[in-house]
Amino acid sequence: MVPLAMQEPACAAIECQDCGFYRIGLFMGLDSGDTTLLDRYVKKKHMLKRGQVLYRAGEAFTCVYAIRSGSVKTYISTDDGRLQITGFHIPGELLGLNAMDDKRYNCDAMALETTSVCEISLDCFEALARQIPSAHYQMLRMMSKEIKLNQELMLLLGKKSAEERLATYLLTLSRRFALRNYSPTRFNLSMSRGDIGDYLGIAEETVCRIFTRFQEEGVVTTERRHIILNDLKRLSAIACEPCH
Amino acid sequence: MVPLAMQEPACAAIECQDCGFYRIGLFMGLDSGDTTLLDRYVKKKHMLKRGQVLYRAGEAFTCVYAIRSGSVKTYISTDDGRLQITGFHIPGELLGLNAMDDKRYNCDAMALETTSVCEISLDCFEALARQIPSAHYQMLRMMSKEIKLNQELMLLLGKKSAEERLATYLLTLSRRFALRNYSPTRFNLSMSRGDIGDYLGIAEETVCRIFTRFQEEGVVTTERRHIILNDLKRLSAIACEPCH
DNA sequence: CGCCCTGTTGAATCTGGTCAAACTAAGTGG
DNA sequence: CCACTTAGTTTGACCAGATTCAACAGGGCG
Repeated sequence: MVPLAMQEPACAAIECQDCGFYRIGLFMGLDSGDTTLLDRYVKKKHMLKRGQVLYRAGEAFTCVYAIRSGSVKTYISTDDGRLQITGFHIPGELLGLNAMDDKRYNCDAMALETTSVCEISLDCFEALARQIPSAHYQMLRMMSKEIKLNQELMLLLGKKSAEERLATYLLTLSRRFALRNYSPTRFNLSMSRGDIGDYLGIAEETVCRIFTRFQEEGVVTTERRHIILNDLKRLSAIACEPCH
Repeated sequence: MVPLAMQEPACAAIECQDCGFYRIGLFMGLDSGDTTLLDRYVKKKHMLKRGQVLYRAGEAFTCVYAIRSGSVKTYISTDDGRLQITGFHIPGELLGLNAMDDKRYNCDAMALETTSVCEISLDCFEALARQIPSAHYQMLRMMSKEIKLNQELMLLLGKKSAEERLATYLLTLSRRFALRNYSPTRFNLSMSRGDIGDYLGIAEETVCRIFTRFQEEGVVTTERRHIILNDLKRLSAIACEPCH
């Protein structure tokens, strides 16, 4: 078994054509020669159209999904139709892992746009995990990271003004794009204003109003879903981020 | 390595006098004969007074803590002093695990009352985990469970009215007590009104106002921190819980 | 070309926050 | 044991930010 405190494994240059697995932390421990493993274990490939559902809360936990392209939102909802989006997920991310506790998905997952995912059955996933010594440890890290993100979202939902929420959101996106070598200041959103509102805990209309306010102040430029961040410093000042 | 889908291990009747480890899922795979393991690995015992800090966000991840008695709140905060409580933790729970990703605690942990914890150094914890085949898997389950709880809190923070928030909170407490064979309808809170507000994303005053409203309607009876839930059905109707 | 979905803006309303003050319980020290 | 301090709780008055409802604009797609 691998010690818990092991160093971050170097990112082996492995690529599964189907899934972009090479980007997924979990599989970074794999040696290039093991690429065939992926092909052996990754069975199905799915294509989802905008609005199609990958899984629903309460369904039995049978598969893990790796996003290959596109994007997915996960959300939970009340009986009377209110919903809270818990995350937007992009290529390279793994979905479904947090059904591990009670063997049922605890949220819905829906494609935001045309999205391609690899479905990995639980059996295959376990077999794959057994082949990779650090797999469990990597999974722990992934979940630990998700918990950290969730806590920051809780701070946002519990204590921030609408303006701070949107600024925080734009900055988070910016950094996420930067990590993937996309422009941190110019990007297209795959989610609607309504989705942003359902993620930030504010009304769609409020999202719009604050976008226009930011635009009037010159902080951002928006053209429907195309966003340009003109002043990251300013945005960061507005966002009021958690201190560490 | 243990298959991911293994059954919930039977709760072995093991008790570590120091830590109440027998209650912690992680160690339920241990055979009774292995009790000495615990004594070997669990080094320090800490006593905290109300308000004392166990660890702070940003500090290096060196220890995991098992709560033996008392209770602890974890929270993250902004530079300007606003804070969001992310959880209240009670005996048998393990604290610090979600520092696994970046090797730093991502929140503060503070005792709500006189609290006794077992400190387990990371080295010891790893060694202990190596002795227990299902340890990593149990940790995954624990974190998966935490993610699920966090998501429910997000729904509450993002979409619920103050009344729904408090009702949800009281019900959650009630169930938590019931699981431990305490009365689900009569209990004492270890947290202040302010803490409840900082957890539910509402002001202390609002918490008070809604407590009195509930009391006027006969749903609960409160006497400072002593709470009696008179009508769980009603409370549940108010709470508007997530559907599964 | 026209429909529908998304986004935007305005006006009225309201929930919950803020500020201030009174009150209670529990210590604390002389 | 009592005066005094402190922390926690409760209530009231007022206000502001955000929601709701409604109308409308503009793109994209059939």
